[in-house]
Amino acid sequence: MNILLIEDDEVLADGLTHTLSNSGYHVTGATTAAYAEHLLKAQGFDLIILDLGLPDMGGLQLLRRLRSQKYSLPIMILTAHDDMNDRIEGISQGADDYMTKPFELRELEARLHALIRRCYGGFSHIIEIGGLQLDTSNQQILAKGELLSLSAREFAVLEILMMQNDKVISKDKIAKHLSLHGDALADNAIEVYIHRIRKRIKPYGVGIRTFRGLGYLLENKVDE
Amino acid sequence: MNILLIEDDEVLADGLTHTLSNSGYHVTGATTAAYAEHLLKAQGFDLIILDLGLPDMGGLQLLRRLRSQKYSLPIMILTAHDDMNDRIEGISQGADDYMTKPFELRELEARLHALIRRCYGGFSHIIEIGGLQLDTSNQQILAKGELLSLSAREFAVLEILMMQNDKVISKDKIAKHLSLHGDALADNAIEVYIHRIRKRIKPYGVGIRTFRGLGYLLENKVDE
DNA sequence: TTTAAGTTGAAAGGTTATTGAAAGTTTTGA
DNA sequence: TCAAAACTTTCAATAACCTTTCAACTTAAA
Repeated sequence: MNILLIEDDEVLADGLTHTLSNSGYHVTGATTAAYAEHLLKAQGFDLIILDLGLPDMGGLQLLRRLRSQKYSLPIMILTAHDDMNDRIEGISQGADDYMTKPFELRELEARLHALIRRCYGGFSHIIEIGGLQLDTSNQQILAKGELLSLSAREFAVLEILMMQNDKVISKDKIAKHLSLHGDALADNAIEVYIHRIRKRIKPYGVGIRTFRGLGYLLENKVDE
Repeated sequence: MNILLIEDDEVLADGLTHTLSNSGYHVTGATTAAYAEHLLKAQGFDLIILDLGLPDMGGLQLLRRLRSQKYSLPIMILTAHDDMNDRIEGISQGADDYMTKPFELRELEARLHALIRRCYGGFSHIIEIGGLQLDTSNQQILAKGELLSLSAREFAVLEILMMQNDKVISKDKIAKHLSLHGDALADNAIEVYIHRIRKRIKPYGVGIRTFRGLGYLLENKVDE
């Protein structure tokens, strides 16, 4: 799970990054709206935490732009208490949530989990396909109850396939989800990971179907 | 879904292209009216986004020419706020829609979806014929709930037949829909694809009817 | 610090599905 | 009945994908 944290307060950013990393999320920080936008184009994120009180006031503009460019990923907004009044009403709609500063990290994390659940997992924080379970709050994949030990990259690939359930995921999307510095990954590398994951998940009745020229789809191979 | 974007502002064009590509559309850009017209002759588009404020003021002329010729495809018009007054009234009729700059991409996209729906589909983003469902937002075709695995070309042919529902589609149109670089495709190749698709969709109670000398029509074969 | 073990992705070769031309057959309508 | 149009099958070239191997790199252990 890749989180983009757009926050100029270094202390707060550090704390958040530390906390969320501990929960297994991968956090990328941006201190300005401009840089955040740059990152968004280059990489694949699953969630954004956006502080509206950026120095250049680009926060709100960025938010509007994000909303408009059907980046359909969930956005958690942070805002100072006295700025909040009329803004929030218009802002907090759809899948988003917001918190007013100061807040407790604990609560933020709980709300983040809820947000992720709503957007990706339906009811629960566990996304289940066949014998596999993606635990979105602990960032683990369980196979029949046992923890599946995957490398970081393998995990990331399987994760995006599980999160975007029932959708064909292109190699391009996978590459963006993996590459954390915009340096594209050759198609072949993706194929290698698909191959490795296939070997790993085969025993659990889950398979990856190829859509030639389009991408890959995770599917349950045993009838329920 | 092929969209022709006629826009000279590079930044705006980039943003639009990026957004729409993410939604699964295929966007081709043109910065002048003349080039746009050239593209229109060579390729098959399903929708045009036209900025009237082109530098040479060819936008309006192009629009008139499109109207007078029987390009019946929907046109989304972009116009600067102060240019809009008396012009738009005469312009926005039929299947078209327009937006005044500045606008939010999000709203534009929503309107685009609405336009596409109005012109090609019913209410939802799923166009349904017999047992087949074209999911325009995920670019997938479902047959009785199952994802139909078609090759890229087969998908494109079936897509245009489903989108132009209840209309006879000529081979020429299909060829243009496929070839995104003007290199024509022999009639026979189309026939081959029609043949392949017929075999694929037969089990789902959907057929392709031939109109000799005119083209093909997708139809539901089971009475409802 | 050194060693060991695991991870990563480029390279290369093998495999399979897709594509569209070719050519023969069938259908259609004048 | 005849020619044009459409249907169908076959097939070689190609593009996409799979698989294995290996060297560089990272991380963990000794």
